[in-house]
Amino acid sequence: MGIVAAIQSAVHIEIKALYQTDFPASSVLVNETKPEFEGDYTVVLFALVKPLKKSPEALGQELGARLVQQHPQLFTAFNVIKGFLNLTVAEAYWLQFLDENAGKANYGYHSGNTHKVMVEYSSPNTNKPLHLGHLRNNFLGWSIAEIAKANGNEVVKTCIVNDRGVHICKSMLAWQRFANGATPESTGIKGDHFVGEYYVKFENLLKEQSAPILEKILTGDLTDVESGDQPKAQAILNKLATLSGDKKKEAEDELKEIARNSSEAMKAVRQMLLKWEQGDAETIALWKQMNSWVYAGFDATYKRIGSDFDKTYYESNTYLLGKDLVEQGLAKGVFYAKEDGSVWIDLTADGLDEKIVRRKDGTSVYITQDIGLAVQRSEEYKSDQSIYVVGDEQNYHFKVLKLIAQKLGLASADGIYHLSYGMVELPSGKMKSREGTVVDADDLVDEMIKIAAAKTEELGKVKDFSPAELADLYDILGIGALKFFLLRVDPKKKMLFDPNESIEFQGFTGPFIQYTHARINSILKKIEYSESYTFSEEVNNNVELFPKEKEIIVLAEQFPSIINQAGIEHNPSVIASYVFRLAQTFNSFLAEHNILHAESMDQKLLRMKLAVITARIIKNGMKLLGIRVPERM
RNA sequence: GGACCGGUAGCUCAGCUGGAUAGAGCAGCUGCCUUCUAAGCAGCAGGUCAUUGGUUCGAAUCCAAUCCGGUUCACCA
Repeated sequence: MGIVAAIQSAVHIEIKALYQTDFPASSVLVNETKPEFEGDYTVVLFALVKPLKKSPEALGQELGARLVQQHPQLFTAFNVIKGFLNLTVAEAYWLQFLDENAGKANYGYHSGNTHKVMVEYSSPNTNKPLHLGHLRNNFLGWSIAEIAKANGNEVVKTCIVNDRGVHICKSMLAWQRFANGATPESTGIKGDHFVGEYYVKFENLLKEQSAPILEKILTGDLTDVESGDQPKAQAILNKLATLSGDKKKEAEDELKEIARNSSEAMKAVRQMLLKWEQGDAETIALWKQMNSWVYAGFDATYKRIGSDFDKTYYESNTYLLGKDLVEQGLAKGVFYAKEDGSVWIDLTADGLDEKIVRRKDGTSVYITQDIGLAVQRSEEYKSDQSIYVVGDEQNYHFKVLKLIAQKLGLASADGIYHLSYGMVELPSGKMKSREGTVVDADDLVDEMIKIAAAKTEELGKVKDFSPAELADLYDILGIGALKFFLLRVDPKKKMLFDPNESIEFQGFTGPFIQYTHARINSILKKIEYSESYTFSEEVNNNVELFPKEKEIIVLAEQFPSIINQAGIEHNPSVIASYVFRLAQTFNSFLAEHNILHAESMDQKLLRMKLAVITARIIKNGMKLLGIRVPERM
C-alpha cells in the first residue's frame, strides 16, 4: 500500500473512531503538501466539515492529534492551516520504504491483473513511407502497451496494414507507366520511399489531367465528367454563384474531386482495383511485388524506432469480413435495408446519424470490416479490452463502431477503447502530403541522431568511447529525444512539432533525463556498487533526512501509483512528467550534497540507496516510453 | 447546420474527480565548474487561466451563453 492510501485508510479509521461516521477511505482527499508549509501530505478537510458539523480548525486539531497518537509509525507531527491538515510522515517510514525498495529490479511495476489487453497501433498504408504522424502513433502505441504490461496485464500488440485499395493501385499504375522496370535494388532507394515516389508521380499526373477537366466544368461543360457524377456536378455548379467563403471553397473542392475522378488516370486506377478484386494474376503479382518493397522499408524503420507487433493483420485478408454480421444485424432488427438493397443503421436516437453498413452492390464498407476484424481478433485472443491507437479525426468512426458493436450484442463491444490522439502540426501549419509538407520519419530519425552526435562531440566527454559505443549512444540520445518530445504531451491534444525545439537537449527532454541516469551511474561505479548488492540489514533509522533527500524518497514512493495512473488514463505523458521531475530533483540534490564524500558512513549508504532507486526509476520509467538510457554519456 | 475536441507566461506544455499565493521547460536577465559528468544547479523577471454570467465557504477546474481555432457528419479508408 502506498503512503497516500495509508493516509486515507488511517483517516477513515480515526474519523470513525472519533465521530462514528463512515467516510470511504477513497473519498478522503490527500494532496502533497505545498513546499511553503510544514509537512509531507495534506488532508483537505472541507468536504468533511459539514457532515461532521465541526469547524475546519477543530476538526483538523482533533483528527491530527488522533492520527499522530494512533499511528506513530506513520505520522510524527501535524499542523492545521485553514482547512488543511498537514501531516509529517515519520522518517522511519521513509527510510524503511527506501530500504525495502531500493534493491528491487522491477520497482514500480505491478503484477497480478488478469486483463488481457489488445493494443492496435501503427496501421500504415503501403503506398508511401512513414511520416511524423506515424511516429507519434507508433510511440504512443508501444508505450501504452508497455504501461499496460507494467500494470500487470497481458498484452497483445497488433497492427492492421492497409495494403489494398485505390491508393495502392495509384502507386502501381505509376510504376507501370514510368518506372521502366526500376526497383529499389536497381536504384538503391529504400523500398517504402521508392514506392512513395510513384505515388507522388501519380498525383502529379492526376493534377495534370484533371486541371483542364476542371476548367471545362467551371465553364458549365460537363461532357468530360463521368456520367454518374454529372447530376452532382450540375447541382454544385448551380449553387456555386450563390456561395462565398468556406462554403464556396468546399464546393470548389468537390468539383475538383469530380474532375480528378473523371481523369483517364483515375479510370485506369479503378480498372486496376477491379482486376485486383477479380484476382487478375498480373495485377496481383505487381501488387505483391510493390508491397514487398514497402514491407522491407517499413521493417527497417520499425527496427530503428523500436516498434514491433505480436500479430500483423492485412486488410487484403480482412476487407471481406463483417458480411455475416450484416445478416445478423438484419435478423435482429438492428439494421434495416433500403429499397436499393443497401443496409443501414439508424443512430439518430444516440445523437448520431444514419450510417451505411453495406453498399447496394453488396460489398461491406470500412466500418463493417472493422467490426468484422474486431470480432475475429477477440475470438482469437479472448482479450477483454481493445485499445485502438488512431488519430482523433476518427473519433466519430469509433463512436459509431462501438455503438454498432454494442447493439449487435458482441462480447467484445464494451472493451473497445479508442485512444484518440491529436494531429502533429508544424510551425508552418498542418502537414499535407499533397503539398509535400510531410516530415518523413526516416529523415527525421537520421537528423536527430546526427544532432545527437554533433552535440555530444561538442561537449567532448566521450573521447574513450569505441566507434560502436558511440554509434549506440547517438542512437539512444537521438531517438530518445524524439520519443520523449512526442510522448511528453497529452495524447489527446494536438501538438506542435517545432524542429528547433525537438532537437533541444536541455530542460524537459529525454537527454536531460538520460544525462541524469549517466551521472548517477558514474557515481555508483565509483562506489563500486553492483546489481547484486543487497541493502537488507542496513536500515539505519538514526539518519536525519535533509529536505532534498526526503524529496527524492517522497517522489520515488509515488512511482507505482504513477504507473497505475498512466494506465488508467492511457497516457504516457504522466510518466514523462514524473520522471522529469524526479531527475530534476535528483540533480538539485546532487548540487547540494555529496555521495562519495558524505558526512558519515550512514549518510553515504542512505544516499547510495537514493541514487540506486532514482536510477532504477529513470530506467524503468523511460522503458515505458520506449526510451533507452545510457550507462554513460 | 448537428456532434465532438481545444483556448493557461513571449513560445511549447503541466495543472482540470472543485481546495492554500496557478507550475515546468524554452527564450531573456544574474550568479555557480581546482570538489561524485555545467546535457547541470541556484536565482530574477514574466499571468485578466479566451469572454460574460451562474453554482459555493472556495472555480483555471463544474454549468450556461458567447467569441476564436480544429475535427467530423461519404454507397472513401
